[in-house]
Amino acid sequence: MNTQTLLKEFNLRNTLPRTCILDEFTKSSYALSHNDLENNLGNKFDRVTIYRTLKTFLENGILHKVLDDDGIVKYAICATHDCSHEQHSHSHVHFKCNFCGQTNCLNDIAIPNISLPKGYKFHETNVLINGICKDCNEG
Amino acid sequence: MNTQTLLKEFNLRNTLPRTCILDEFTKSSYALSHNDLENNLGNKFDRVTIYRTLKTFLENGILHKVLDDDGIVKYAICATHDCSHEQHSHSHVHFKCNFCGQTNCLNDIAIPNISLPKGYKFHETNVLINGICKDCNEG
DNA sequence: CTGTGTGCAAACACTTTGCAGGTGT
DNA sequence: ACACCTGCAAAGTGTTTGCACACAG
Repeated sequence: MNTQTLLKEFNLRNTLPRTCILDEFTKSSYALSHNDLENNLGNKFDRVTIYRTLKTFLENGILHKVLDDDGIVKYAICATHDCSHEQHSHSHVHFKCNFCGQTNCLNDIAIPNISLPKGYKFHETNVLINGICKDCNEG
Repeated sequence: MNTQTLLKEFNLRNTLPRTCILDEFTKSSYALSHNDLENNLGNKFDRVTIYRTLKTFLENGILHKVLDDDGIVKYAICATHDCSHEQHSHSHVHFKCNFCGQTNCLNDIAIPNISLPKGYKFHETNVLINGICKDCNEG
């Protein structure tokens, strides 16, 4: 999916910061924080613009937040394309490497069904697995 | 377990802020953020003291961090008592209510085994389930 | 041309650090 | 008595808001 068409699809204006930021996400195999983006993009854009772009993408369901175990908010592209502002569906597994710190989405792995106690209403499940990733393990 | 003895067990001094903060956690059925503590305790203690106390408790394995999907760091008591600085073992399920915002630990629910792709090394799993909790569902 | 997006400045919120004095053991 | 803990001040970091100008459609 082209970034240009993606933006158009969501009725968002095609601007340089937006396409560059989207490109970062499509290029990256792991979830990116605001800080990652700032580093990757040099000083090309204002820090505030990045915040606002992330927010816009979140609201439109282009990105989703990725859980992190030490409070750093990270984002990743919604791979399944049925996300919108109202309805996100990205119940999938995230793996965080304790060595390199990278978090990536293991889209192929299904989340097992967990039965909740009586009275609880299920909406979605997020799983964060910690460990050592493939690259760090081999290296 | 008494808070006094708990502190002694970890070679921590028995001070007012510590006992009060520990009490908050034993009283509460859900995970508490720094902000929650500040509110619950009035202005009894300095904000910095709360930060430092939380840090101390974390390092000693009295508390553990609870994942949250919007970046607010929350803490809960380590129910299983085999946590220490080096080795935490609290792979359990957290449930966050989208209505009241409270997150609690579902200690009874076991985490299903998820098999990782080849090359990945497992350490621990954190599960955060979103939905509507019992109280909000009935209310 | 219109309304949205960007950049800059500043405010705001959250967390950590340094230091002097107080307190538990 | 001593080491540790607390409170205050201040610095550091992360995020949001207001406003004027620029630019996409």
